[in-house]
Amino acid sequence: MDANFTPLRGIPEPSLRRLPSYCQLLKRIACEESELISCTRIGQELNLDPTQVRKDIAFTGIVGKPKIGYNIRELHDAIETFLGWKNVRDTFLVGAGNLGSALLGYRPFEQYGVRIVAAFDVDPCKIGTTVHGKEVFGIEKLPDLASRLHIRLGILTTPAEVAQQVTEVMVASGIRGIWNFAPVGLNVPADVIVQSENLFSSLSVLSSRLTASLRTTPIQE
Amino acid sequence: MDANFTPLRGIPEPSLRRLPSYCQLLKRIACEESELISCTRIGQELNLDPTQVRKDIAFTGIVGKPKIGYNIRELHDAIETFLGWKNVRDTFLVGAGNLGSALLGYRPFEQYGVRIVAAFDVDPCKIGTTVHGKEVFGIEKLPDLASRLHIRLGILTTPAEVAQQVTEVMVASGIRGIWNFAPVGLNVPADVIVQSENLFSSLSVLSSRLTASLRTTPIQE
DNA sequence: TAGATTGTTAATCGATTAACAATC
DNA sequence: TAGATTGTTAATCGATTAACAATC
Repeated sequence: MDANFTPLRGIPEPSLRRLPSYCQLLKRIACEESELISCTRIGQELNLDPTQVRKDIAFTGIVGKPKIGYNIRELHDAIETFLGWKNVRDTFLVGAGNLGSALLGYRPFEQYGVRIVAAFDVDPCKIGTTVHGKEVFGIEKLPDLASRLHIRLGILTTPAEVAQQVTEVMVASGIRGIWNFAPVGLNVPADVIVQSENLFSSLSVLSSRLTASLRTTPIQE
Repeated sequence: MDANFTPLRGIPEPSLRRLPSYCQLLKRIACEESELISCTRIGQELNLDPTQVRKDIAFTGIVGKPKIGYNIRELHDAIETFLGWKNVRDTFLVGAGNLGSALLGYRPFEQYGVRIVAAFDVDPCKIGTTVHGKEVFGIEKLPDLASRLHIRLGILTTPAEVAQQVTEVMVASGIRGIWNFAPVGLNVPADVIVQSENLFSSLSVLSSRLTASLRTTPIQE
């Protein structure tokens, strides 16, 4: 152990990405007879190595009891706290098209720490309307509203062509995290976090595997 | 090299997931002066190691010229062919709610090898209507239509509670690949491929990083 | 007690990155 | 020619998996 390096490396991304699925499982089985759960069981349910589950869980700071396991409610609580789902963050959405409208109406977000408080667009037909209870403003209103409401998180659902331009407005308005659904890379300053949702990456994985699978095990009807 | 193992391991998933972004970049710069591009340039644009880009590209089978690079159009073509985007696959979507409707109207899919030909739901208010030009059928029509149209790929956008049940109908109807947008794991036979879109995994990564970033570099307005 | 489970350390595995000869 | 780039082999890095002592 070299004392020069801060051990504050934090949780690895793969572990972070698995945590939400543990929450979903715990919620599903909360009504069962037992109040306890083991990594073995979680691993079986989610098709993961139990040691991996144990390590992931350790990052949340919770400790279990040997031979016993973890208290389901405590574990659920610890993961939610770790993921920051207890504090809801007010969020803007830019681009009230098909996908944007869908996300505006996506209920589960509120349980996962994200409350979309307003939407923005350039289309005069959309400005002034209400989508799933959220008002749509002209994009020129974004800087002022973002600053007054102290918005730090933005969801980007515009077409690819204008994504960079819109990003610059968001960043200039104090937004520090962008959930990007446009299929392009975004250039941002070092202190702005971008998480791009690559629908086509996932689709590529699925298509390739499906093609391979259909080749080895053809149609059986 | 041990001859016992088939070298047909295929492309690693991380490489596969990067390929679509190369296509997007190539499309964007197709209009530029040069007809050539190097891995160095691609790496700069997408913030990737040039060697990594070179290895990814090699999986598509295309070969470049030392000192010259790759022909942009040829490279673009090779990646699209490799990803199977040239052959469009007829696809069913189940769950015509917010998210489902958005995907039904999402134009880019057709360029990426997926054509949604019909939607299914259980809500009598939706059945018989048309969403973005696609007819919505009752779920009970799925088996017969899937078999007649030889559907192999399905998109699942139902609420989590009914996802498993709907999956079983899809699998029984001959569907072999499922793009799952419901926030639950699905149990399927070994010859069925599931690709789950974990919106909340991505959101967790973004939230965590944003929280950390706001802690180190607070508001500067 | 015996067996299952936790927490932790060591071994393995695979992806990323570095090094370098070949080449246009 | 010199320098940039490809293709490939070796080194590094980090995540996953295995091993095992501690414990309820």
